[in-house]
Amino acid sequence: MSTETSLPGTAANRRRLPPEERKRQLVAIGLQELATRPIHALSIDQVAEKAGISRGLLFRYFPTKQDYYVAVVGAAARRLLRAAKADPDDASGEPLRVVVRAFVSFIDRHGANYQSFFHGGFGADAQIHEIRKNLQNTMVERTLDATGTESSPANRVLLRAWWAMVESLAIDRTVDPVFTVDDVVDRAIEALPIPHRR
Amino acid sequence: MSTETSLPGTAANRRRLPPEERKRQLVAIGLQELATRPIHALSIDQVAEKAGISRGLLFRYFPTKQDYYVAVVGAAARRLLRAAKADPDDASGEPLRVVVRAFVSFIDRHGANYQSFFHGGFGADAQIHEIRKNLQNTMVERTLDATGTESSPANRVLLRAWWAMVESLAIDRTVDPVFTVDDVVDRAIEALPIPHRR
DNA sequence: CGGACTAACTAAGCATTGCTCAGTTAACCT
DNA sequence: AGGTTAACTGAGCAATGCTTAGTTAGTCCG
Repeated sequence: MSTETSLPGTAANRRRLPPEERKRQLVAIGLQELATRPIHALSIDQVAEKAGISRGLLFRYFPTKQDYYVAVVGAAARRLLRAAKADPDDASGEPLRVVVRAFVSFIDRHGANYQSFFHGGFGADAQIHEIRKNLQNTMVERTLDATGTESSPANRVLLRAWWAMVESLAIDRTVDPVFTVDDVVDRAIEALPIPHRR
Repeated sequence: MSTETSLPGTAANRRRLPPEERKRQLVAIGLQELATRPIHALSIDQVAEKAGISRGLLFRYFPTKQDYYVAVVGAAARRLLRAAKADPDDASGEPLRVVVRAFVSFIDRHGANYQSFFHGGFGADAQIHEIRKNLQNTMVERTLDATGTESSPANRVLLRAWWAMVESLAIDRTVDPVFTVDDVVDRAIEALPIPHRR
């Protein structure tokens, strides 16, 4: 593990990293730490210590704790979007099912962490809101593509609501799995509120 | 307004309130302030100043900022639950429609504030989570009652998801009203994922 | 090789904020 | 009037977000 706890380099074991790598290291630490606790319970000092650097340096890369948090949540969102997409090599002829299945099973794997990032702290904040909105819109886009539906404002609103439903089903499953993943996928597709081809 | 800004009672204009009244005053201030900004942007000092008391006193009633926040969100939840219920005098024979309509129009009236409280900060926190869970479960309960549906675990999961959908539709409406409130109510009822009597 | 330049990095320190506690004083009871 | 209770203050502590003057690792050029 490259994220062991260590004191800031006391003139001896100091390591100098290229900015991009350091940034990635810090975001990785955030991804790990924020999975199990809200942002207000994670201090800059703790992150710096985990990274083995001083507080000051962290502020060089992320001028504000908020900026750091946004970077971490953004990374989490990118992970989700990378996982929850239709496999381009898939030839099942059911692209919608593939997307939904990928989404539900991502939440299934990442369970509680998912909520930490996307229903966690700083929620009323503009930048975090932006990330969530982008996430929703991308999923709506994919659904429109997968079903060959016209991209009207009404359809988009309906699909955002539908994804909220799918998300709820998936999250509930991680707490008390009354349905299987396949059940959830089936019911979700049945409940699609817009006309779609088979 | 009883919540004007004033200095702590400097031995002269100090007012002594019974605990319940003071608590209510402080929660009322929170309800007002947290409607427009997240919790981390509201300091205890600011609340104390608005109330015209010292910091110390606030901690007498709410031993922790978190406790204060929980009290405020709890009050907001109670408001919502009081508003989003079927009128007992209603004789329309459509109790479900009445509940949904009340819920949607509550969000419509309180727009952005709704999100501040129920998708706002401290989200990963156990106590806040508890409030949200209670809110959801109560709405599910009311739906079961209104539709005369059996209270199975499966039905409860489905209804929680359905409410998430309704919530999404209602919130989207406050941003860009592509549907009318009645549209939302109609579509919501159509999309009910469980068998129900008319 | 070595001197100079860049920028990654540290550490001391400031202001704010959550929280504590010893003491003050308003209000009520007899 | 005196005494008791508890609402209330204010000084102060520790932690935390953030700033900045200065240090040092790494590289480039002669």
